[in-house]
This record gives sequence, structure tokens and C-alpha cells, in this order.
Amino acid sequence: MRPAPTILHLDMDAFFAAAEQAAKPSLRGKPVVVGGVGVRGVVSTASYEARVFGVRSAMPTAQARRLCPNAAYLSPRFTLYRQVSDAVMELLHALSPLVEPLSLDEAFVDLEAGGVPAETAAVRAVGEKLRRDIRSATGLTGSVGLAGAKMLAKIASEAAKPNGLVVIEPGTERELLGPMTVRTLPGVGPATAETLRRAGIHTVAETAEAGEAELVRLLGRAHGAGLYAMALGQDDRPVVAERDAKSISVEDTFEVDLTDRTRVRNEMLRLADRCVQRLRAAGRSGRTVVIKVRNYDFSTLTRSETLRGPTDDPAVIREAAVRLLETVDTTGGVRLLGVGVSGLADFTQEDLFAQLATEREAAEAATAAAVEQAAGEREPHEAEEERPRRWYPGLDVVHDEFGAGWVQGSGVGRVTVRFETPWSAPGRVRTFAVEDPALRPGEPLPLVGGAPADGQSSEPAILPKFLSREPGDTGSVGEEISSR
DNA sequence: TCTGGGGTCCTAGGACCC
DNA sequence: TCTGGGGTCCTAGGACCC
Repeated sequence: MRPAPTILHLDMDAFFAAAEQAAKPSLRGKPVVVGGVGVRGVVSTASYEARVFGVRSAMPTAQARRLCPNAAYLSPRFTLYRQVSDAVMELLHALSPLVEPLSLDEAFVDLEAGGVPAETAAVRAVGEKLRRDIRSATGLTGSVGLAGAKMLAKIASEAAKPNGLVVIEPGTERELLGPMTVRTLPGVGPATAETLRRAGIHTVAETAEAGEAELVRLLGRAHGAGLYAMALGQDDRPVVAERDAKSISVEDTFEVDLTDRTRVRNEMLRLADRCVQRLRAAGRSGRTVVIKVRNYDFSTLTRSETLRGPTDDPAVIREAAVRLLETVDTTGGVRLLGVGVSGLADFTQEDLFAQLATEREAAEAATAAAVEQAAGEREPHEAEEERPRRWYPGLDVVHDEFGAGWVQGSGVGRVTVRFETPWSAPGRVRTFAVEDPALRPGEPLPLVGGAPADGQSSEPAILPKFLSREPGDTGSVGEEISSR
């Protein structure tokens, strides 16, 4: 526990939904729900306007639609969120070399390591300036927590939401935490809370009173001891920059359960390929292959196999995935399939290739026929080039005549597009045939610093830098957004 | 109401080795 | 003839987080 609140936690407010509202002027001030839009989708983020109706993260989208039928339901656009996230993280790195991202919209910053004076007034000023800079660089708001420990900084930013800043002064934490529910503490989810509740423990103060031995008895060694420390406000975990990923995985939930054995196997092969693509893009290789199968009744199991050495060879991963699948009973229907790789290594050494060459060649020979067969069995419409365009709601599009816009909805051969850009006034809606050759997918546009709204200059993906505005520059775009 | 997708960490049992 | 303890690796599952 530090004597001054020099650990900063930043959490962007309703991040995905806020980014969509900044990109789509007609949605500002309106309920927006970002998440899976299919029958089995769940909510990733609801705007504050949608939360009024009870819509929450992780809720089935079907339930959200009942609660808030008039919200805009949008598929996530990670390209946009990553752009915004990069801009925000750049601002954090200007504060300190020690930045620990937790997700696209959340990070810890060690201000002490950045040379900020260890005084409340100084760190508060840094936090407030950061919030202003994020606003002018991205058009979005974030909340800041400042404390002498990670856990407390995170609790502080939660208390600051939305669009605020809270400092927890060292020395006040036990008094502050005491009356709060145990669910406030990181690592206490539904199962742990229920275990504690049965033991008569509801608040942080009661957790501390229970004592370490009792918590270890209830929750196990690591969790019990960790929770006891947290309840006392003791948390010496350092801010650690950029850790390497330990596993890479992909999974798909199907709109309808899969029952056909061949189809199940083909989907598994497809997932294995996608997993390898991600693995290679990261310049990594892995030694343990894991598959995941979720059945019709939501029961979920995993099977894994550790190879003799790390690989990024698609044939080897496919082969392992299919071999593991054969050990699983899938009669009854498969809801989800997944493929993952762990035991990751940086795969640059050629000798590792050489060492495994024989093994790989054998595997390739063995699967070549199977893969050939799988490709042959594919439905024609599944082929990459012939796949029909899918106009997901929220998708950026460009029309030859009308310029940049986004898909508001589609169905029965029609797609409805609203033509507006992040820096334009709310735009008009037009409907086209789904196969209209003048309409094509577009790229996300920068949320601030774009061309003036003349309706013609909205050419996507030509603005070289996301951040074209100076920090602190509050021009008309920022003002317009801030008054929404 | 019917439950996504991407991760991390922990536990526990069995194999295996010293 | 019966009985050790510790460490590490592998596998499966579960809780939790965003």
C-alpha cells in the first residue's frame, strides 16, 4: 500500500456503445446496444440510455429487445474500438512507462514510475488532464480512479462512473470498503459470493472479521488468502506492462445446434484454421491443442493434447483437433465448438522446425486426404469468394452516389443505410437491394478530426492518423459531442 | 430469460522421477 | 516386504473478468 494515491485506473464509459454514438450522430442521446444480434447473441455494452431500461452486459440480446425494443442493436466493430483504444493508450504512455492494459477500454498506470509527485493534488491534476485529453482526442469520456493500490484504484474508477474522477486517500480504505458488499472485491463472482453468504459473510468488513484461516477453509488456499488481504485493503501487486499472451483460441456458437457428424468435423477444421491464422499473426507457436464442445444442454467439456514441441502448422493443429473431437460424444447436438492453443513459444528458431519436420510431414500426409474431402463437402455458398455479403447492423458502408454511411438494418433482399459520418449532422436513410453494386463495405472513420460536413468528402480510410487534433484543442466537434 | 468470445488463474488427481 | 515424500508435467474443470 503506497502512502500516496499514485496508481491510476482508467475505465472508458460504456465504451463500445459510446464509440458507436460518436460515429453515428443519429444515435447520440438514444439507447444503443452493442453485442451479438443473432438469436443466441448477448449484450456486450449498453449505452446509459439503454441501461435505464434495465439492459446490462452479458444479458441475452433477446431479453434486451424485450426490455428496450426501440434501442439500436449493433454488431461490434472491433477495428474501430481498437483505433480508439490505441489513441487512449498512447495518452496513458505519455504519463508513465508503466501502463498495464486490462482490455481495450481499461488500464492501470503507475504514476510514481512516471515521475508524478506523490501528492494527492498532483495526481488529481494528472487524472483530470487525462480525462480532458481523452475527450478531445477521441470524443469519448472515461472515468479515473486514483489510489495507493490497484484494487482500490479500480473500485474508485467504478465509483467515479460515468465521466468522473475519484481519489481514495490512503488510510481511509478500510472505513470506505467495510460496509460494501463482497461483490465489490475483484475475484468475487456469483459462486464465491454464494459460498460466503452461506457462511454469513456479506460485507467486506465481515470478510475481514472472518479471518484468513476461515476464508482459506471456505475458498481454498490462493483465493482465500488473496481475498483476506483485499478485505483489509492490502494489495501490493505491481503495475506490470504488456504481458505476452499465454493462449490463443477461437470459438463459434451456432444459430442452430449441429447434429450432423460431418458438419461438426468440418466446422472444427475451419476453427483450427482460424486459430492458426491468429497464432501466426501473433508470431507465436503452441504446444498444447485444446478443443471445446458445448452441447445442446449447455454442458461444456474440453479435451487437450500436448505435442512434443510447439507448432504453428495448420495440418498438425487440424489433425490434433479432429483427433480430440473423436473422443467426444456429440449425438444430441452441438451448440458451440472451439479450438485453442496454449504453451505458447516465440517461433523463430529454425531448428525447432527441423526437429519437427518429420512429425509434421507425417501428419500432413495423414490429413491431406481428410482436408481434401472436407473442402469437397462444403456447401457452395460457404466458399470464401461466393459468400453473400452480410449487412450486419452497424457496419460501415460506402455508396457510389451517397457516400459514407452505416447499415441500419436488412432483410428480405433489402438493406437500409443511414448516410452520416462522425462529424456530420444526423443523416438520412435510404434503402437498397442487398446486391446493389453501388454499395460496398467501408472502413471505420475517425471519430474526431474528420473533414467538414459537406456530405461529399466522406472518403474512408484515407485519413492517415487517427489523432489529427492536438490534445487540449477543443474545437467545434468536441463541443458538439459534449453537448449531446 | 436462456445464456458470446476472448482471455487468466486455480485446483485436483494421476503419472513419473528422484 | 512394505512403505516415503517432493517436484513437475499433463489433463479436465471451474470461477472470474471484460
